[in-house]
Amino acid sequence: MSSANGDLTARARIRDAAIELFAERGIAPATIRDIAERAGVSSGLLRHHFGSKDGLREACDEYAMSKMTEIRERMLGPNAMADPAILAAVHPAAMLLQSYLVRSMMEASSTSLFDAAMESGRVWLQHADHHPGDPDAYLAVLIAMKISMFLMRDQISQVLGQDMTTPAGHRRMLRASIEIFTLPMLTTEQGEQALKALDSLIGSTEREQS
Amino acid sequence: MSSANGDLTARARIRDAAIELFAERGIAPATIRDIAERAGVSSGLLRHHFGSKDGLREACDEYAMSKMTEIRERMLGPNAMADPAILAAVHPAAMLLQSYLVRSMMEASSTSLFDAAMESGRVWLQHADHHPGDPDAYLAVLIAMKISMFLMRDQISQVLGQDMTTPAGHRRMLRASIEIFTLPMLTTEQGEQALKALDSLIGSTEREQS
DNA sequence: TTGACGGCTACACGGGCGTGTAGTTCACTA
DNA sequence: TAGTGAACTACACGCCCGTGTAGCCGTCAA
Repeated sequence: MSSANGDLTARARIRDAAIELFAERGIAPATIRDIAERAGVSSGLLRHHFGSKDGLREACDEYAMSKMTEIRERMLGPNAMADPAILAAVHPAAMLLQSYLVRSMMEASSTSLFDAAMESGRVWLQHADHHPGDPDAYLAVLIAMKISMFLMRDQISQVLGQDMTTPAGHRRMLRASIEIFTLPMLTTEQGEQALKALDSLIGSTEREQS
Repeated sequence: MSSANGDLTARARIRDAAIELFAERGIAPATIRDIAERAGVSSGLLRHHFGSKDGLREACDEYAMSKMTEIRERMLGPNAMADPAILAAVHPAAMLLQSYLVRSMMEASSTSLFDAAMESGRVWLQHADHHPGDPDAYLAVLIAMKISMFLMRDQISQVLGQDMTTPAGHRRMLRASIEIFTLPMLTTEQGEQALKALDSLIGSTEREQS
């Protein structure tokens, strides 16, 4: 995956450089000229191979997803249901790929990536001893929360003074998230209390409505 | 806050329009021409009042934060420590302001907004009966998770078929998040197991390292 | 040897962006 | 009443973006 690898075909180098830059800056801010430069080719060749910037993005989507499942199957065997965050904490390439996929998910017009995450969440819910009152909302928020760790890695890195892109940094983040998901932040009473406070606030707002 | 309000000064209308558009599209994709158009003024006037796009953003930051504390104090009294998400679920203006602040936090070069959230998180931790092993990482991830609900509202809205911008939609999301933070997703054993799996995977990766 | 074709480059085009500048209107004041 | 400055507009500049086009160079089959 390193862009310094000159053995790869130009097409592969472009694709790898694109995934790197898309992951670093986001889709829109990453320009095809910068991608071409990092790949060591002209920007025209990028067009020649992928047609357009969006075509390149689709190729990256496809490649990143297939590569992620390949890594998962190689590390955990087929049929394994593993959190992408765990792989990313362990495997450097998975980290990059997952960062890219999250960026793509954020800026894409379609929600196909999010839909896929929802679907695999539903089968997970079936095997779990959870029965949330609003399963879809529960899953959607949960997915958003997991994604957020990748989305805000720059801010988190700066605040914690450690690069969350590195396996070590990401592992630190992952440990914290496991802690969050293990020790409940609110007791059941506090949860009900929060919901009641919410409902009572609604009434007061409807009365004033600045 | 409505941009249809012609009673406000042009400066206020520009600022409100900017917050709306910044919140809708993000800072970079929102152009000063579109902001000026929504405010019903020329783009030059925007420059006249705020100097530059970045100056406008800073003015919006300042305004949004002061307005948020004003709303919080009006609804809950001073010295109240409330989750912004709760206010957003109840108060339409707070929803917009919080959406803007999250966008700004994501795209800003400085982490001052994130730092502020960390600081208020630390005082919360002191009064809580939590003692996470890595408090800073715990808080950073927690803040990222809360923010994610605003960050991914477009995707969540599309997946759930309901606009999360509306108080009703956001309330649905908030209920789900309360559920997540109340019922632990992992038992303590599962948590330890996950950490052990993590550590064992590290060894296997260091051995192969593709 | 020739011709065709894919890989590849150089460069120009059109558009949208933030920014800069000159000028107009208008309320207030000395 | 003349002057002064703030509010506001119109318009042009320069930059960078994705895209389009023309052409070069090597390989390989006929």
